Amino acid sequence: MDDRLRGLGDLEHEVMQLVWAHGPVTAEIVRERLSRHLKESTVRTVLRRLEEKGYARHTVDGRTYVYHATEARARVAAKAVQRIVDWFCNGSMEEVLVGMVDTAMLDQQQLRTLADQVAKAKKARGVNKG
Amino acid sequence: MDDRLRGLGDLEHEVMQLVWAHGPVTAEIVRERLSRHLKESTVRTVLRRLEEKGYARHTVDGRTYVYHATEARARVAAKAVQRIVDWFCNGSMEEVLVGMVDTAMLDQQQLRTLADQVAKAKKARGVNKG
DNA sequence: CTCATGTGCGACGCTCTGTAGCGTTACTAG
DNA sequence: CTAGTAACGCTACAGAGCGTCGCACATGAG
Repeated sequence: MDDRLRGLGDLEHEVMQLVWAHGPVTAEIVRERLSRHLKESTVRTVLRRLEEKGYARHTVDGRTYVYHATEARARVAAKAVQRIVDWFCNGSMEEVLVGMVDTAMLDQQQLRTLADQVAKAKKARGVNKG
Repeated sequence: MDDRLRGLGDLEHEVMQLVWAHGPVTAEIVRERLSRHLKESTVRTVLRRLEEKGYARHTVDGRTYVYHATEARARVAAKAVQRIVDWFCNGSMEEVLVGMVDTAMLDQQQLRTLADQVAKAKKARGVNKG
């Protein structure tokens, strides 16, 4: 079992992580921070594709493109999860959760704790949300 | 935004759903139930690839191959979710849940209810589990 | 032996992804 | 206005994955 979640290739994924982590970035910035040493045109191509896919967007600063994430990482992840749930379990989040418990990647207690944390996070967001 | 969870292509996915839904199946059975009309060799190829990927396994009945799912659908889904969590949020399931709440695909109350259902499901499984 | 049925293998085309080269455009220095 | 430099997009090419088959091989029935 070695399937990955595509939709984003490895490189694209790495770049997105940078965008998410370092806020707005330029192709240069991304290039510097990347693990592999790539030509700028390569980085730009990836950034452009990311934009085509809707993961990022760019604004222009002088003659330089600045890329921003379209959606928060957590949101994208959430949507990905939703897609999985739809795909495999006909939308039954419950069934998936059960699967997680069953696979021991989550236990009942944890789930409850999560509920609390989420509640807290939600509250925090509610206070100073944009 | 139109990325899909690959790892399984559309056809492969559809076939797996059949395997999960109708229990052990033969290439013929699958072919009949599929939405598109495909040649048997096509179906067999898919089944074989599914086996290579570890999603299914086969036993022989006479001269016919009978395919079974290797893991329960929920388990596979759970693993897929886990992978997403790792990929996007460095393993923080919490962050993802927050994302779901934030995307309104899940609310706090629901989460709590889920916790209960899971607890119940867990119990039920615990009683007559194999 | 021949027919029908079930199987695996190899193949072709298309799309996606990683990776770049190259031509174009715009701002900067004479 | 001209030359140089720094960004940019476009086009390409190879390798992998997936949908789809055709075809040759094996085996039980008559």
